[in-house]
Amino acid sequence: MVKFSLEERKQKILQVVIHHYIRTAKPVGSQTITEDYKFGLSSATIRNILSSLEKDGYLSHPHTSSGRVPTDKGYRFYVDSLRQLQQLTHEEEQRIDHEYESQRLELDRIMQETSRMLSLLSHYTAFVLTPSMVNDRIKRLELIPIEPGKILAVLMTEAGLIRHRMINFDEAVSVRELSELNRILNRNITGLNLKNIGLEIFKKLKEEKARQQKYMDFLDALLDQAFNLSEEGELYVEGASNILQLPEFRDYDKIRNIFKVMDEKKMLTDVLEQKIQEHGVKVLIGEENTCKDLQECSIVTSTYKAGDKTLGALGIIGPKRMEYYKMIALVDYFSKMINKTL
Amino acid sequence: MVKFSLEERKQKILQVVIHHYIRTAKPVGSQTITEDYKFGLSSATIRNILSSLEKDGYLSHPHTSSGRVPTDKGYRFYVDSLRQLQQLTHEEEQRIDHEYESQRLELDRIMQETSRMLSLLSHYTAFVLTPSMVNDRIKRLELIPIEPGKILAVLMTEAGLIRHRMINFDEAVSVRELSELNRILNRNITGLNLKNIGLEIFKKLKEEKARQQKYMDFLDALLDQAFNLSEEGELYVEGASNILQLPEFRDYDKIRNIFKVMDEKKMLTDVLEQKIQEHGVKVLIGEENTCKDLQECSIVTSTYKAGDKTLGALGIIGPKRMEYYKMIALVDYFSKMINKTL
DNA sequence: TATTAGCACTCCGGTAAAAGGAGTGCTAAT
DNA sequence: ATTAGCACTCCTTTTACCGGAGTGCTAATA
Repeated sequence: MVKFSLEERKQKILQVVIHHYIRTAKPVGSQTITEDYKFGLSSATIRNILSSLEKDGYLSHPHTSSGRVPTDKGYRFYVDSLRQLQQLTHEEEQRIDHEYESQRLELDRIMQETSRMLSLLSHYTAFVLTPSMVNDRIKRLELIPIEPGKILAVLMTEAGLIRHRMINFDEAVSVRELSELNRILNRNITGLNLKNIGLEIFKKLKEEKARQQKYMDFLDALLDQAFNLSEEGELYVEGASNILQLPEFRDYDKIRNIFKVMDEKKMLTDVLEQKIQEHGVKVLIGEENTCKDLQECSIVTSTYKAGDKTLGALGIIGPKRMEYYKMIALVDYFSKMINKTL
Repeated sequence: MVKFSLEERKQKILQVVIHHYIRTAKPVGSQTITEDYKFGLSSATIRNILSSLEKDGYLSHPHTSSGRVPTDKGYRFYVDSLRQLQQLTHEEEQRIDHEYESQRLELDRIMQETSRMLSLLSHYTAFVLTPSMVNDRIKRLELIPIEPGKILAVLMTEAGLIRHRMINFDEAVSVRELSELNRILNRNITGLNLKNIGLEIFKKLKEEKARQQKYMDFLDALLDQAFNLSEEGELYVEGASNILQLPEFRDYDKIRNIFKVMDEKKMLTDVLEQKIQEHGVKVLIGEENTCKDLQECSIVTSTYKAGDKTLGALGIIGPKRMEYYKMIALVDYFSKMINKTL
């Protein structure tokens, strides 16, 4: 019993230390705690507790005579203990709602807009990973004649992604022929998965009457030029410069590596795709993420889905001492908004 | 005659100083020049010349006892005198050529790809400003029924820009009606400027028979939802982190401002749009550009056009001590490639 | 037994002084 | 016109020193 209440006090103090550090970015000493927070304990007692917390791995020392700094484990405890009290201000929610209302539902633009808003409200770096077409199904394909030999193919997936590609096809195809082919195609390929679209199309068309050579040639061109999308989903990054303002990133070398990652979106995409199955907001603190260059940072991320299928991810990257409760709420709200719009 | 040959020597030395500074990023002293370059002059003589060049405003002194650093005026001289000897290596040209060959002509993607390549080859920050639709003309509009109440509008301009928007329209419109409307529209609006498209459409349709109320309502929705593009042309920025590597940007405060500009693309767009009329490669050194935060940098930029109309701009941002001759060649080559593809 | 006061000790950060060095500008000689 | 020589400047680096914040330990206290 006695032991337990001690433990509770220890936790309280740990929270206070981290809370303070998050605000000030300066190591927290025992005196600060006795002065700023009313524990009714002397600084000596606090010191004992701090040193005990350090032994347990929640805090650390930059050097012998400086205050305490949270470790990743410390942050982890902090985040887990604060999971419940998430909330945005009404004002913030309204601002987000309004932004989404004024949008037409066109996926790419929504993604872009989301990353912008997220960075604006978080004051950190925001990212949105768009769905990859490869795992999506065709909803509709439209072939639009532009001029002789040039046809615009517009493809829409069930998730709402839209892509267009220009196709060069030297043989003359009349408008009439094209629209017939268009009809035949849509009758057959709607609902097909985009992954092995090539094989599927030809299999389907076997039964169709329209296996004329010309059509087949055109189909070849179409597949070759329009459907060879190796797209793994694009990554929008916004507000990279935000983290430049933070005192912990005054260090040149840290910054350099972080910005490199932001630039080469590949790495970031990888980190996110690892977490894409899990749903709900996920917090990655320091070394919990696999990208070396981002281990000075924390990532708050969530996914969005249409129906039951996860489509993509979004979130923010900030310092380890971020206002987790707020960021979690923010990311959560955005992910829900996207879900609703889809 | 004597005076003239003196001048020439002075110029040679100025070039050498700048050349050296560009490579090393360190102030250049008189001794360095006598050692590294064979002028057959003593360091004292060089000193006299340097001090004269300083009086003329081409060089400056960070402090009394340090070597010389080029001023903006110095760079300007350097750039102007090197205008002629621009060339890329054959290998580089091939690399670019190959990249463009493998592209289908779809404008947005070309732009994105261009900025990526440009940053890769320059090792600086690259940007591409896409054409603004507002000054473009309609080539074709296609209305694609997706599901009841939802229609996808695909718009292509004469320059080759393609945009799509989803339109919500509650009243039922049959596929047949839609395709008729589509035909009527294309007959009337092809070639219209996108600026005042609203007025134009209604003027044109006065003469058409199809002024049924339903069509007019739909047109309203179309104009409201699809054509209210305030787009000023998008800006792709790539390789912002490249300039982090450079020694002159080790300074925290400089970096911060520069990255802010890269993030808020608005400012950058403004700088570019000022120069968009002029054609050919343009070099902006230091304070020659109007954006305060970029006055530690130089910008090499060019435009691209289809036919006789300038569509957009592209270029790179780097340190003032950049390898101008190479960058000019690079930007020039890319701009020509885009011109060719359009 | 838990808490606290007291004190020695550590180490950072800032400031000052000193040493070293690169480069200039001037003068006088060639 | 060019150059050798030299004094001078000012940056940069190193070293030394001091004050302060904070710890950890010990002994006293409730």
